[in-house]
Amino acid sequence: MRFVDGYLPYLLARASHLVSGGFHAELHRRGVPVGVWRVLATLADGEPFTVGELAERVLMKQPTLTKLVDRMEADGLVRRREVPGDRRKVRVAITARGRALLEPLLAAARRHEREVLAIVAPQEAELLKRTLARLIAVLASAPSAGEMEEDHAEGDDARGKQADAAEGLAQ
Amino acid sequence: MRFVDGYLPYLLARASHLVSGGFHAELHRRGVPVGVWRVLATLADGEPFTVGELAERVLMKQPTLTKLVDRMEADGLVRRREVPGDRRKVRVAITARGRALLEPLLAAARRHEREVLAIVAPQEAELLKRTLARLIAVLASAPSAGEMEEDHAEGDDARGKQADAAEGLAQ
DNA sequence: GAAAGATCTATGAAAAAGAATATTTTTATG
DNA sequence: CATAAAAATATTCTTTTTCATAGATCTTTC
Repeated sequence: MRFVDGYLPYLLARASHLVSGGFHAELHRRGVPVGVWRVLATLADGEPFTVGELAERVLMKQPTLTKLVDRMEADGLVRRREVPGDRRKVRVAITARGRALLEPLLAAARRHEREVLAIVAPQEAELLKRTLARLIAVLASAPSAGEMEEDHAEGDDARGKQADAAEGLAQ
Repeated sequence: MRFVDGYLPYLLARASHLVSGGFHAELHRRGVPVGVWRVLATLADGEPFTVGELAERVLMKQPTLTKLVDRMEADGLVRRREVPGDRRKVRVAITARGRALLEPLLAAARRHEREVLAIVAPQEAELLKRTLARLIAVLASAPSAGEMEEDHAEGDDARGKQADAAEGLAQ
């Protein structure tokens, strides 16, 4: 068996890619960019989020989301509102227009999810969701630096050397 | 509970993002772009793949991969070779230099995977992998258009209208 | 076996993402 | 209270990705 075929991060990435792929095709047919869908779905229940919170939830970098929100605001799908206590922050909320666009998408998304879930046994599906939720809960609360659980007692300058082993790499 | 928090595609995407995130940070410290890692890891066992096959496996669009391969070839990490029977195709293979870069990354990746797997019970982890593999197997073999299993007997022009409901959308 | 269609990779222009940083406001420190 | 540090969002510049399509080869059909 090839390395990647048993490697959890790859299995997750590929499953995610394939599972979302079907729905993304649907979005594409409807002319809705994936990022727009993600933002609207995240704001679905009406609770607004700050740019930073929203960026984390939609898995985008903050500058990327800022630009997406600019575009969506121009289209009237969301609006920015000041945050009372803190003038640095901005909350992004869905608008009526956004909700109107979202509604049929949500229905299609639920339909699509049912199709995907039909692939595995109901019991397995439940466990899958629970396990994923568990991973998310633990990793989202962990200090972003890839697990510093057991900080090895050795010197911490080992990185400098390795860094330039791969100097000037593609991409 | 918010819609997305129970929505399988989101759980997969977020888990994937978080799980890979830790290792990507490590890659970043070493100056290795994520795409380079993915290509090298896919070619790890020495078997070469055509551009199309490789693009599917590394979850990139073909033109994106072609350009990445250009850069990696320039860096001497992979090389392109003609395919005997078919002169349209090109096979991409890892080089000694690529292997040298890959080796320590593979070790780090295995380390990282162990850390992540420690979050869930061993039994659960096994089942998680199996379930993901199952989803992948089914979805990868399915006709790419998001499930055409049961093609509804109705007319197929229902899409035209919906398409322009979302005209000129952001992103 | 020629023509038409399908397949595969590459390319070019346009859009989006990313990295680094500026700007503004808030919090902490002396 | 003033100043330094931190935090949140926006902006700028560069790199990468995407979309559409070209160019080349293979396959099918008549």
